[in-house]
Amino acid sequence: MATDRTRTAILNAAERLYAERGFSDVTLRDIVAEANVNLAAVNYHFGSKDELIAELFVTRSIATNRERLSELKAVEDAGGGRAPIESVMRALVGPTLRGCLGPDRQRSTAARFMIRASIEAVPPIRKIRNREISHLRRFAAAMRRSLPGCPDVDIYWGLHFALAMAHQTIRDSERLDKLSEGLCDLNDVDGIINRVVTASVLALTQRPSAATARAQRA
Amino acid sequence: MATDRTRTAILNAAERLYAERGFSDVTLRDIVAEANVNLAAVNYHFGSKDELIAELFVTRSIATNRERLSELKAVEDAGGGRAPIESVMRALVGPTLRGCLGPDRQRSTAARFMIRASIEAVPPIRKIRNREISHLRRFAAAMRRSLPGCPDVDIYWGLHFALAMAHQTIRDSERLDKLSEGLCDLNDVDGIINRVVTASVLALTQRPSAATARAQRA
DNA sequence: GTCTATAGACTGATAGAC
DNA sequence: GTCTATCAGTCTATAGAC
Repeated sequence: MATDRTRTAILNAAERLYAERGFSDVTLRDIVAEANVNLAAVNYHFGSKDELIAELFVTRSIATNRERLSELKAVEDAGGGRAPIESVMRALVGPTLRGCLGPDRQRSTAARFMIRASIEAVPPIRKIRNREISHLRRFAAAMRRSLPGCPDVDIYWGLHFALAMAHQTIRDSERLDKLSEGLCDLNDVDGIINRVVTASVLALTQRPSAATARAQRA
Repeated sequence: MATDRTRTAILNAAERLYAERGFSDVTLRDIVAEANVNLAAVNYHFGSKDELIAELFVTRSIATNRERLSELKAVEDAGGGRAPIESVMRALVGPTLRGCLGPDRQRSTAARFMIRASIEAVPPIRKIRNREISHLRRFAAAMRRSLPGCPDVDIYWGLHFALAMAHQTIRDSERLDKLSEGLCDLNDVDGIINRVVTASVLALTQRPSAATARAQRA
C-alpha cells in the first residue's frame, strides 16, 4: 500500500513538472522534492528517468485516444455509421482542448503533459509515438466517410491543420492573450472548440481550386 | 579577421545544432566540435551560452520581421494602403514557410532555429520574445484595414490560427508525411503557403455565427 | 585570440544499511 | 521499500600559458 502511494506520488509530481517545464529542464531531484519521496525511489519503482517518462506517456496516450474514439463512435453510431464532418473534427480536438483549457485541473495537467510530449520528442517518447499515426488514420477514415467526394490529400491537410490549431492554442495561449489584450477568451473552451472546428471544416469543404489560384495571384 | 571567422563558425554551428536538436540537448562541446574551434572560444566571444542563444535569436528575429514587414508594405503600397487579406496573410506566413521548407538550405536553418526558439522558451529568449507581440500587432492592424467590418476578436484568432498552421507544418512535417504516406507534398512550398493562406482567410471571412451554432448543435 | 587544464556544480544511477 | 551516501559522468565557465 505504502509502495503504491510512493509510486503514484512520483507519477503525479513528474507529470505536473514535465507539463510545466519540459523534460530536459526537470531533474529527478525536482520530482522527488515535489513528491516528498526519496531520490532512490524513482529508480527503484521505474528503473530510469526514461522509463518513468515512457510510462507516463503510454498511460496518457491510451486515455486520450480512447476518449477521442469513444466520442467518434458515439456520433457515427448516431448517424448510422456516418457523422457530420463537424462532429468528427469535434471528437478529434475536443478532448484535448477541454482537458487543457477547461476548469478540470487534473485532466488539465494530463493534457498539458501530452502537448509537452508532442513538442519535446525526447527519445523514450519518440519510439512510442509512431503508434499515434495509426490512431489518426482512424480519424482520416471517419472524415472520408463524412466527405465522400473529398480528395485524400485534402483530408490529411485538414486533419493536420485542425490539430495544429488546437495544439498551438494550448501551447501559446499566453501570447494570444497578451496580443489580444484579453479579447480572446481562453476560458471559453466551447467557444474555442467551435472556432477550431469551424475553421477546419471550412478549409475542408470550401476549398475550390479557384480560391487557391486567386490567392496565388494576389 | 581570424577572430571573425571563429565567431561566425560558432554562430553557424550553434544555429544548425540548436535548430536540429533544441537548446537543452546541445552542449557547448557539441557546438565547438561542429565549428572546429576551441571550447573556451565560446565564452571569449559571447560571454555565456545564454548570451550566444540571445544573439542568435535577436539577429534572426530582426531578419524575419523585416522580411515580413517588407512584404506587407509592398502589397499595401500596391493597393494604396490596403491590401487584399490573402496578401496580408501571405506576408505573415510566407517568409517562415519558404525559409523552413524551401530548397534554400541556409535560410532553412535560420527559420528552423526560430521555430525551435518559439517552442523551447528558454530564459534568454523568453525576455526578448515579448517584443514579438508588437510586431504581430502591426499585422493585426493590416488585417483590420483589409477587413474593415471584421470584429477584432476574429482578427486575433485568425492571426493566431494562421501562425499555428504554419508553425505546426514546419514542426511536424514528418508526421504529416508518414500519415499521408507521401500524399501531402512537403516540398511544394507554394502549395503549402496557399493552403495555409486559404484556410486562414476562409476562417476570417466566412464565419457567420450561424456556422458556429450549427457546429455546436451537431 | 587561441589554446590546455581544471574548477565547481550539476546530473542520473547505485550500493548497502535499516 | 525506504533511506543515506556516494559514484561516475556531464555540464558551463574560467584561469593562465602561449
